[in-house]
Amino acid sequence: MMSATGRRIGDRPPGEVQARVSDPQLVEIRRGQIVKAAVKLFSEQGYYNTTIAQVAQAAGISTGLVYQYFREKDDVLLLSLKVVLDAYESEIPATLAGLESPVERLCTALRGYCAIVDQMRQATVLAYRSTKSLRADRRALIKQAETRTNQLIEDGIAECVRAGQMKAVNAHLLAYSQVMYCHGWALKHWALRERYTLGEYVGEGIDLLVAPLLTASGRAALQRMRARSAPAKGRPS
Amino acid sequence: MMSATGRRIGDRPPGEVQARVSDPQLVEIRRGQIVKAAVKLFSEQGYYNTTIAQVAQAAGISTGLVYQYFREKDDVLLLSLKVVLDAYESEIPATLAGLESPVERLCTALRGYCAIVDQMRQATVLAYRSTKSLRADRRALIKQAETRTNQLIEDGIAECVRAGQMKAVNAHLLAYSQVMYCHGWALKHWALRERYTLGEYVGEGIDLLVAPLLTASGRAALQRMRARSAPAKGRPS
Amino acid sequence: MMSATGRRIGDRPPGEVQARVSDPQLVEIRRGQIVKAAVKLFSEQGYYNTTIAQVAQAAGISTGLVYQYFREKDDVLLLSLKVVLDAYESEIPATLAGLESPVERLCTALRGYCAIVDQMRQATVLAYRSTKSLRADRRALIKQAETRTNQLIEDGIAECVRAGQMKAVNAHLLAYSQVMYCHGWALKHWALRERYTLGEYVGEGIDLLVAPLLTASGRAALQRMRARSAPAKGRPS
Amino acid sequence: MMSATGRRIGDRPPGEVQARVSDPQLVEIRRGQIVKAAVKLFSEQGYYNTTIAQVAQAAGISTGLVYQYFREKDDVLLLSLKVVLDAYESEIPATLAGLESPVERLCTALRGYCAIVDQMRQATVLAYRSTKSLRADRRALIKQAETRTNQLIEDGIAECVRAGQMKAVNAHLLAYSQVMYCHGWALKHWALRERYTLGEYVGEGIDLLVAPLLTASGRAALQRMRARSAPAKGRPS
DNA sequence: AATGAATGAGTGTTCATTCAT
DNA sequence: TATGAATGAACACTCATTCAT
Repeated sequence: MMSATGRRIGDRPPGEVQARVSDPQLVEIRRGQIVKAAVKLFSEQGYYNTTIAQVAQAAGISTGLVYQYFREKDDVLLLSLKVVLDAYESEIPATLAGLESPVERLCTALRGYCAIVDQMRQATVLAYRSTKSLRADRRALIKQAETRTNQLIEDGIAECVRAGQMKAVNAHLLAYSQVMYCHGWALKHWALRERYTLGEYVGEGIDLLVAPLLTASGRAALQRMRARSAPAKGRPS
Repeated sequence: MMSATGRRIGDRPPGEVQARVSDPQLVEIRRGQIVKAAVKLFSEQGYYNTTIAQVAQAAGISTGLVYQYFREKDDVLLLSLKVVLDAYESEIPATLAGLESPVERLCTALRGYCAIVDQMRQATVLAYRSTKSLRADRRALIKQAETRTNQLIEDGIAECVRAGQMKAVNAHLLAYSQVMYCHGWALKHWALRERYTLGEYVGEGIDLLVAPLLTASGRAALQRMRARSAPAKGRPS
Repeated sequence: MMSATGRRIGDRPPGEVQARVSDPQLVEIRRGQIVKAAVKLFSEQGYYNTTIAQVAQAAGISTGLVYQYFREKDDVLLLSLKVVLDAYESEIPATLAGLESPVERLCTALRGYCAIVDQMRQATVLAYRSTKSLRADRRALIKQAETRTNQLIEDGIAECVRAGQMKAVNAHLLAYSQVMYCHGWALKHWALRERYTLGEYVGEGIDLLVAPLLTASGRAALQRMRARSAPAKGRPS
Repeated sequence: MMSATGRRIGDRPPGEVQARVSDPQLVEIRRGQIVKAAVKLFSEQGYYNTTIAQVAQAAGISTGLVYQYFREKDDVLLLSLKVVLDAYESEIPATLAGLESPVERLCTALRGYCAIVDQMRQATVLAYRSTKSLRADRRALIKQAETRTNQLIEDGIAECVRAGQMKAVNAHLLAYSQVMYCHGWALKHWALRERYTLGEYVGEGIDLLVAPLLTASGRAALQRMRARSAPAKGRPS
C-alpha cells in the first residue's frame, strides 16, 4: 500500500507514522505545524471533540493536507503525545549539566520536570487522558517513553543512595511517587494554582518526597543547594 | 435548558441529573442498571467509544429507555463518575471505625483507599480520563467530590501532627501526594502489577510517604500496628 | 460484532445481508423500498455515481436508516443484483407451465427471458456493469445465480435433443449463446430499438439460434407453435 | 467548455481529447504510457477504484503530468476504451488478407476477433463495464466504434449470402450474435476457461453460429478450410 | 515540460437523540 | 413505562484537480 516513492521519515523505531510526502524537511515543518495545533486543541477540547478540520484550520492548512502527513487521526494523537514525552526525555537531562552532587542532581531534575509540566500543562493532561484512545500497539510506544523518563528519576535516586546521601529506599516506587507529584502540577492545577506558585510546589515537594529520606550528608548537600539558590530567588510569596 | 416535562427527582443538589420517570424507586433501580453497565463499558472502551445502545444492551433495556432516566449521554458519565467518587467518600471512613491511633487511622485510610482503587481500577482510570469530557458545571461537581476525599486524608495527617506522631508538614500537599500514590495503583497498574502485590504496594508507600515523616512516637505507633497485622497476614507472595 | 439481538433475516444462504432491525416484515418492506430506489438510480447513474443519500431520498427514508438494513453500500448493490437474477430464476420456469413440446418450451423460455430483460432493461445492464464492483465473495454469489439461470436454458436444449427435435449440439455453449442474445436486448438496446420490436427480436433470434439446429420433427413443432401464436398476436409493428 | 489554453492536437475528429502539450510526438508517447497503465489498472480494479495517482505511478510519471495530456479522468477512460476498440477495427481486417472464400473470411474474422478478445480480455470487460461511466457525447464515440466493428462481421455474413454460401439470414442480428459470442469469451471467462480452450470455443461457435446456416457450397468451403487447418493444429485437448 | 504538494468538495458511515406505538 | 425504528447532523478520509516551482 505504500507508494514506491514513499519514504519512512526520520530514524524512529517501527510503529512510526508515515507520510506521503517525500521531502523530509517539509515533513518536519508540516508535522510541526499540525502537531502544535493538535496539542493545543486536543488539550483544550479533548481528542474526540476535536475534528481534523479544526486541527487543519488551526495549523493554517487544508483538511486534506493533514492526510498527506498522517495516515489517520490516531497518528496525529500519537505524535502529539510523543512530542510531549520526548520533551521530558531530552530536557530533563539537559538541566543536569555540570551538577555533581547527587542530591542536587535529583532535586534539579524534579524542578526541571515540574517546569516542563508547567510549560506543557495541557499537553501533560492530554497524555493522561488520551493514551487509551490510541490503539494497543501505539499505546505501548507511549508507555515505553514514560518508562524511560521514570528511569531518569529512579537513576537519580539510586545515585543519591549509592553516594550515601539518601537512606536505602525503594527507588522504583519513590521515583513513581515523585514523578506523579510532578504530573500533579498539571493534573490538579485547578486546585493547586490558588495555593502555590510553581516554585513553592517544587520546594514543598522536595520537603516531603526527598528531604525526609536523606542522610545527614544528604541533608547538608540539600542545605547548600538551597542556600545558593535562595538569594537569587528570594522568598516567593 | 429545562425541559417542560423534566422533573427533579429525589433530594439531590442542583446540577443533578434529571429523569422523566416519576417513581423514585424505579429511577434508582434503572439508573443503577445503567450506570453499572456504563462504568464497565466506559472503563473498558472509553467514553467516546461506547455508544448509548451498547450501554442499554449491557443494562438489559432498550436504547430509548436510557433517555427516560438521563437527559443526555453526558449525564450517564456524570453519574458514573459520582458512583466511583462516592464509594471513596463513604467506604474510607467506614474502615476507620474503632481505630484510635492517628497513625493507624491514616495508614488504614490509605490501605482502604488503595483497596477501593484496586476494586474499581478501571473506573478510577475512567475518572482521570473522562472528567474533562463533562461540561464545565458538571466537572465542578466531580472536583468537589474529589476535594472532599482528599480532605479525609488531609484530616488524617493533621490528626497525626496534632497528636505529635508526625512532624509538622504541609498536610495539604502530603495528602495530595498520598492520594496520587493510591491512584497510581490504577493509573500505572500495567507497570506495577508485575512487581508488587497490592499489599506490598501499600506497605512500601507507607515506608516512603508516611514513615519518614513520623516522630519517635509515631514510629512506635506504626511499629505496633505492623506487629499486629503481620502475623495475621504473613508475607504475601 | 453482531448485536446479541441481531437476527439473520430470511432463510437465504450465508453471505446474506444482515439487518439491525428485528421485525422480518419491516425488513422486507424497507429493503424493498431501498432496493427499488437503488436499482433505478444505480441503473441510471451507475453505482459509484449514486450516493446512499440519493438512494435514501428516492426511497423516502433518511440516510441513516439505510444502514439499519444494509451494513454497507456494497450490500445494497448485492441485493439489487440478486433481485434481478432471482427474477430470472423464478419467472422463466413459471412461463413454461403446461407446455409439453420441448421446442415450444425452449422458445417460450427464450421469449420469457427476453421479456424479463425488457422489463428490467436497466437492471440487466447494471448486472453486467457492476458485478465486479462487489467484493469477491459476493461476486461469487452472483455468478452462481447466473449459472443457475443458464442451466434452465441448457436443460431446455438438452430436452429438445433428447426428444429428437434438435440435432446433437453443444448444449452448454448454445445456451450461452442464447442467453447472451437475450441479454443483448438490454446491452445493445440503444442500437436495437430502432430496428426491431421485442417480438421481432425474439422471433429473429429463434430463426438464428434455434431453428437452424432443429431436426425435421423439431421444425414441425416450431411451425405448429408459430401457427398458433401468430393469429393471437398478429404482426407487431 | 474549451479552455482558453487548450489546443487541439493531431487531426482527430471533434470530441477528441485535448492536451496542453504542443509537441505531437511527445503527446503520442505520453498518452501511450498513460493509457497503457490505465487499461491495466481500470481492467483490474475498475474505473472508479483506480486513482489518477495510481495511473501516473504505473506510467512512471507524476500525477500532475497526466493533466497535461488529459483534461480529466474521464478522458483517460475514453482513450483507453478507444485503444481497445481500435484494435478490433484494425486487426480483424488484417487477418483476412489473401483470403478469398467468403465463409473462410467470416470464420477467420471470428477467429481473429476471439483472439483479440483473448489478448485484451480484461480490457474488453472494461469496455462493457465502463462505457456508461463516460459522459453522453463520449459514449457516442465508443458506440460508433463498436458499430463499425460489428459492420465488419455483418459484411462478412452478407458476402457469404451473396456468394450463395449462406442461406438468407438477418445479417445484422447474426452479426450481433456472433460478436457477442466473441465477447463472451471475455465476459464469461470465469466459467468458460475450465471447459474450453480458445480454439475449441471458436470451433464450437462456428458449429453453432455459422455452420447451421450455410448452404451446401458453404458447408463444402468450411470443410475445406477445416481440412487445411486441422493437420496443423491437431485435436487440442 | 515536469513535479508533487496543496486544495476542498464530496461521501460512506456512525450515533446521540427523538418519537410513534 | 418501555420499545426500537427513524432521523439527520457530524466527521474521517479520499481523490480529482490545480498550481507554485
